[in-house]
Amino acid sequence: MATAKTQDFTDDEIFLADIAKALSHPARIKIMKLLSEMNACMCGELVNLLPLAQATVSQHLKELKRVGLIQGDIDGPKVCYCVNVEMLLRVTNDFQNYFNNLNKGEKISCKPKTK
Amino acid sequence: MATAKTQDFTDDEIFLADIAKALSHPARIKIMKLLSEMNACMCGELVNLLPLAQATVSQHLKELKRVGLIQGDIDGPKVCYCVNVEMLLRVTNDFQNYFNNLNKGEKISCKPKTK
DNA sequence: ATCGTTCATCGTAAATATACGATGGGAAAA
DNA sequence: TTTTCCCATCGTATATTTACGATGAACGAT
Repeated sequence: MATAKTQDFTDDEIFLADIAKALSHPARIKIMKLLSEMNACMCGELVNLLPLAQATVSQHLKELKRVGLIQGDIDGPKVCYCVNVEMLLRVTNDFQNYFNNLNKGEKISCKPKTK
Repeated sequence: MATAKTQDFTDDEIFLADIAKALSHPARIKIMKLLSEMNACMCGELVNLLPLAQATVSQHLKELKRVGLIQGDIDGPKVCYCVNVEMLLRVTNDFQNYFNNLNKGEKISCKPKTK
């Protein structure tokens, strides 16, 4: 018995989960959108565009920076944020692959009682 | 002063964040993969394929079920899980749109000091 | 040098998430 | 009916997340 159960998670699974975690809050979903719409960088205007205090926005930015989705650049007294294009492309690609693979099977769904 | 800061998050932002949250753990990333590979349903084999206790796997399944990414179907003593095809297509599409829009701008990145 | 602006960080409180053992219910099998 | 198997849920401990006010560092402007 006890099938060893050694299997750890792959780097890929951990990576996807980590990115998903970084995007798992509406504020961070929106921040990515805003930074991208602003085309280039931005700073504390984010605070005005979000229903959150400055300290909280800063924390969310930190989380996005942690996974590399955005970059911050000190520009005088302000800090200029922008999306990290390379990382964004990688992530876009990885999630597309992930979802596409999920969609591949025949998907003989169980009776949709959903329980 | 105080620009009102009324802006709440849109349903769309909340939806994307909620799905991302459901996928924000390696176990759940993997469970989706496993359920999809098994083509149709599955049950406690998941427990054998994951480095987690049965109660924990059950909790992860519950989270995936919460957002509608999977369905459970009682089949005798077992419970049969499978991905929810419709929801998966919707999510695939929504994330693709989200990422593609993020990728649209010119992305005049800030100096990559990253700070 | 002092002031105002812009942020990051600290400290902290409350809420959520993660993990597991133990318990219990429901259905097939004995 | 009793046992067995499969799974959900409860209870619980620990860790992480979220949010905010307060503080302080960095810089430009005065």
